Amino acid sequence: MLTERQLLILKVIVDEFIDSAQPVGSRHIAKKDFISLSPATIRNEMADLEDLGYLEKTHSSSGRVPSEKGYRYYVDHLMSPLELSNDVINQIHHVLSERMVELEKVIQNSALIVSELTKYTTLVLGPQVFETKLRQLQIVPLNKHSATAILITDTGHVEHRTFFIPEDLSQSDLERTVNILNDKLAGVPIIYLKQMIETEVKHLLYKYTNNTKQTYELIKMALFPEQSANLIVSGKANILMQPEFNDLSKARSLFSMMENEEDLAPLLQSDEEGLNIFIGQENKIEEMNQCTLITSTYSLGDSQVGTIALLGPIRMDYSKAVSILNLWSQKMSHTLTNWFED
Amino acid sequence: MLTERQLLILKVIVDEFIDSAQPVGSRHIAKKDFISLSPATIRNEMADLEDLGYLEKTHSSSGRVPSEKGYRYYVDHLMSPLELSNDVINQIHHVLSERMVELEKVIQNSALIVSELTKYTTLVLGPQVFETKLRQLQIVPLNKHSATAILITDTGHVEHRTFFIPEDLSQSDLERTVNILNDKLAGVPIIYLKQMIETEVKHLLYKYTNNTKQTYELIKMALFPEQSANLIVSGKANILMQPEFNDLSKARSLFSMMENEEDLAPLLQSDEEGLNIFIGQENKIEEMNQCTLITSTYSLGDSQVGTIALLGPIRMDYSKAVSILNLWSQKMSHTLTNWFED
DNA sequence: TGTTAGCACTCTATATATACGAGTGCTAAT
DNA sequence: ATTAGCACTCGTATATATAGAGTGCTAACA
Repeated sequence: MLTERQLLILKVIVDEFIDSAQPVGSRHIAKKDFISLSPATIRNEMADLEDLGYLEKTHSSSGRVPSEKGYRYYVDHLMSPLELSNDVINQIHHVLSERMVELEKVIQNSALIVSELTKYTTLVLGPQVFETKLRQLQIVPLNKHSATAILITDTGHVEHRTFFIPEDLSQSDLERTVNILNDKLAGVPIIYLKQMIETEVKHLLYKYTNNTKQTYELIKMALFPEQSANLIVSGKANILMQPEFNDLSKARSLFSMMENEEDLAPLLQSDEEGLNIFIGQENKIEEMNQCTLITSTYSLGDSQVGTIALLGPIRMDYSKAVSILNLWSQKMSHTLTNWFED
Repeated sequence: MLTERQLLILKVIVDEFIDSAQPVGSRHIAKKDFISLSPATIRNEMADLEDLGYLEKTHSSSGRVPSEKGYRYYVDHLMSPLELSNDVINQIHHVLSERMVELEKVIQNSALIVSELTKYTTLVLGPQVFETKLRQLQIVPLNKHSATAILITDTGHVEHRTFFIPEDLSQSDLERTVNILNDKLAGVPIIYLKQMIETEVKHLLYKYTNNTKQTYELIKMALFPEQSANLIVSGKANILMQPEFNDLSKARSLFSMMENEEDLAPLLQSDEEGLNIFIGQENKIEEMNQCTLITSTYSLGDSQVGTIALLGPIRMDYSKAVSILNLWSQKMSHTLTNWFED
């Protein structure tokens, strides 16, 4: 168990290193006016903290640097919450309270603002509102061979997909099918669609259309496109500003990874509610072992509908990052509630 | 005027430098077996080429490097077209001939393939098919205050936009308006929509609806969203692989620039038909003065509908880049023609 | 007259030695 | 338990020597 004094020293070292990116020496700590210890004493404590695995040296006679274990302890127990400036609060408030018609825009603007405020890369996933209901389904024929299926939800979200019309599916069958679907499915929450089709629609199709099997397959394809996870990424270039990526090879592998946004989405899809911090090796993806990822969920009512995340160096300004994410998530949840209550 | 021998030497130097990224020395050139000159002679010629502005030295006793003027001359007169390997040809052919339903996917896959083949950043704009016709217009009410307008073209392209319903616009007026619009505008090429509304629709609105002015404004807003220029970018990380961007500050400014894709689109929207090369300072944007941009237009029938471009270092493999862009543009134009002829 | 061998010169890159300073660990004194 | 003192380590910066790649110029050559 760590003594009070060790905790204090650990905290100071992590704070200092986050700020300066330079190994922290005993003298430097001793100079702080809230520290009344000699450098020698501090050195002894630092040696102990190193033995315990919380600190590391870059070389045998260098100052100390937090280890990943040190950061972990810091974020779990030591970190002091940052009082956000009014300016920051206002900016976040503003981007979320703007009366915008489209939710997507709000998300996009949010990602932009948060990445500018933090100087880290911002990722926002969602919102996937499970209460969302199907408003209307349309199938618009384009020519003999193809048609576009359009699915509109009551949140104004539109998904569309073009498909080939099977040779032997008649125009009238198609129309009848759309009618049946709209009749039975309008107002049904998106998540129940699949189920409803099975219980309510299937037998009607059998009754009123030919080629039922084909039609049925078609519906499934048109209504359930591989959910392109709705991910927005902003501020990728910020990563290049961090001194830890002066080593180009690290930057390269990170950037290559970030090119496939599909690979990024799963990282934010953890079921964990609230705020989560993944430090260095705690990240599952190898290319991210030099980074910290902080995720924070936001919700509508009781159900979590999306995630915002920051990707930065392990030497991240945790206080600031956490405060900003918390604030945004909270306000965003609030905004969503307003949005959907009328 | 340059002599044959000078042209040969210039070409060799550019070719070599593109390949090795190292200043080219006279001895190196003399070793080529199709060169039967002594290093001394070559040195004399190189001195002349330098005086004429085609070559540069990195320091007083270094080998030669092409100047931007040298590259310009090279691409205009010297560059030998590259015979593409069957593998490359097949890959491009494949991505364009895959029977895909959605054009957007074709573009996306193309950008990916081209960036992998060239190792440069690929940008694709379009296609903006002016022949595209309005297929159907939908307005789906979401709740009391808002509705989503959906515009479907005969190419399966879908645009949608959510808007607030003015307080005093009645449900029935809205429906009537949509009916009028569909009646008069279905099948009309997108570019004539505005005009048609003025000549054919406006008077009908006055006749059959109240609040005509409001409705009219609404239509304009819903039907003519600020065309988000349809730009796909792929392979940004490739830029980091180029040795010229080992200097991080250059990479940073370039990446910052590329974050705003809106700023990038205008670069590809030149009216110039065919292939265009912008070397270093020839680029209007300052952050791109260390780069070369090659653009190539593609078309449907006689009208140019989009552009593909490569962004790489000035020391770009011009032969390869040009060959690949030409091939893609040509095949893409062909694909589009097939696409739209039925 | 065009070409080339030869040579002095320039500049870079690399290795080596040296000094400096920041920081540590240990010991002994407080 | 704390701290002053000191020897030691290591990284950084500076100066210096050396090798090598390449040039420009001059004089000789075909």
